[in-house]
Amino acid sequence: MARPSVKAERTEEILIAFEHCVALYGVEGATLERLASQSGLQRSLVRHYMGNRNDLIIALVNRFLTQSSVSFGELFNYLELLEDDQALKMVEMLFDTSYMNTTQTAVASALIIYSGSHLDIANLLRIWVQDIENGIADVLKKSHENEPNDNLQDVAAGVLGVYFNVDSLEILGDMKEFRNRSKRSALRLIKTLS
Amino acid sequence: MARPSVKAERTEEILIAFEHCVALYGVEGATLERLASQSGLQRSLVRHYMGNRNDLIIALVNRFLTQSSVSFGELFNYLELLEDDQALKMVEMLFDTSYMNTTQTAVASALIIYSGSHLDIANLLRIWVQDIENGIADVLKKSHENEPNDNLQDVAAGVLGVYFNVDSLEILGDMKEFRNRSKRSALRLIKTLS
DNA sequence: ACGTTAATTGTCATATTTGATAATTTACAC
DNA sequence: GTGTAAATTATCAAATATGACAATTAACGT
Repeated sequence: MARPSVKAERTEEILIAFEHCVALYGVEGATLERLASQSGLQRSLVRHYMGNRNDLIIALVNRFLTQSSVSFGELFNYLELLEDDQALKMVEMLFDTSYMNTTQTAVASALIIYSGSHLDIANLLRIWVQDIENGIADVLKKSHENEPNDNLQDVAAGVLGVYFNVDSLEILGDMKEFRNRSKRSALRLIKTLS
Repeated sequence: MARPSVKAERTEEILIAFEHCVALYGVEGATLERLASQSGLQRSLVRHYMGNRNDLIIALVNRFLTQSSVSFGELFNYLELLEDDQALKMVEMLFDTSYMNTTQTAVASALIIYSGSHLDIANLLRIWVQDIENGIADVLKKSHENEPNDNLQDVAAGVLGVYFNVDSLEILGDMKEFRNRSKRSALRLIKTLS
């Protein structure tokens, strides 16, 4: 018939490059020019595949949410298989530098800022946070069955906070020590559960 | 002599307006046009007082750092005066919504993103985090004198993390519940100290 | 009212960013 | 090699952002 379509690959390439730009310059600083140079494609080509700037941002948000959902889903599924110490293993993985994706976490921070002027995205991210908090609470429940749900939820919020914070500060660089302290704090917090 | 100078007031006005822009659109999204409309001044006037865009950003960073230093200094000084329960009172104040300044915290997040492409600012912010962490650890030490310093520092990192995180997520709106959970988590964490 | 100094406004050129679309080239099936 | 559909390139106009500086106006002391 005709020339084979590379739309899928290009779309992927472009979104990855856009993630890098957003991580580095924020949403408003991620210009199409920067995206073009980052991806090695022409701006017209970016437009051809992804539409205008707003379409790109929407695609980025969707990609971010699904990727986050997938990776947390994998984490929780993996923990399910463990006999015991699920909570401790969870902290182990969350705070492991090799598990963390600096680009993803920077994108998250950038999107949160962007939410300040885009309430629709703010709503999506609020649900996103909720889901992760609930996921953590579920894991905690398995190791601490007879603890009241409110306490589990409180600790889940705390672990999430310490974790989110250390990841977002990772942008500043040189955070190994702080990361370790944060991790020990998260463990401390979980140990307060009966 | 001559017409009286309003440089001090204008400078203040402009920086406040710039804070709002940065909080809402991020550093790269805080254009001089937006700043002009936000401050009600003409762009030429902004330039007259503050210089070019880069000068503005530098001024913003300095203002942010000194303001943060001042308000944390006030907090720590106030806590000094208390007989006991300094740590608990600190959490009380940090997580109180009336104490929080949404613009300031959004500016902090925006500057962190900006640090990704400006290492000089990253260095300043790393020290900024360190100082706050140390301040919290000092407060904790007064209520828990016989606790090893490493534990105090760990918990300080945890409290800071939960606090920073809830403030940065405040941008998403509707975070009252999450804020309360975070606060209770911070208290839990402190109670792990002997 | 006058000189002085600063505030304020006005204007221009330039660079960057974006949106849109036409023109061309490429790879495949037949 | 020819048709076909997609990739790729090439341009254009419009909007936005920035820097620089001239021109004007306003408030004060004398």
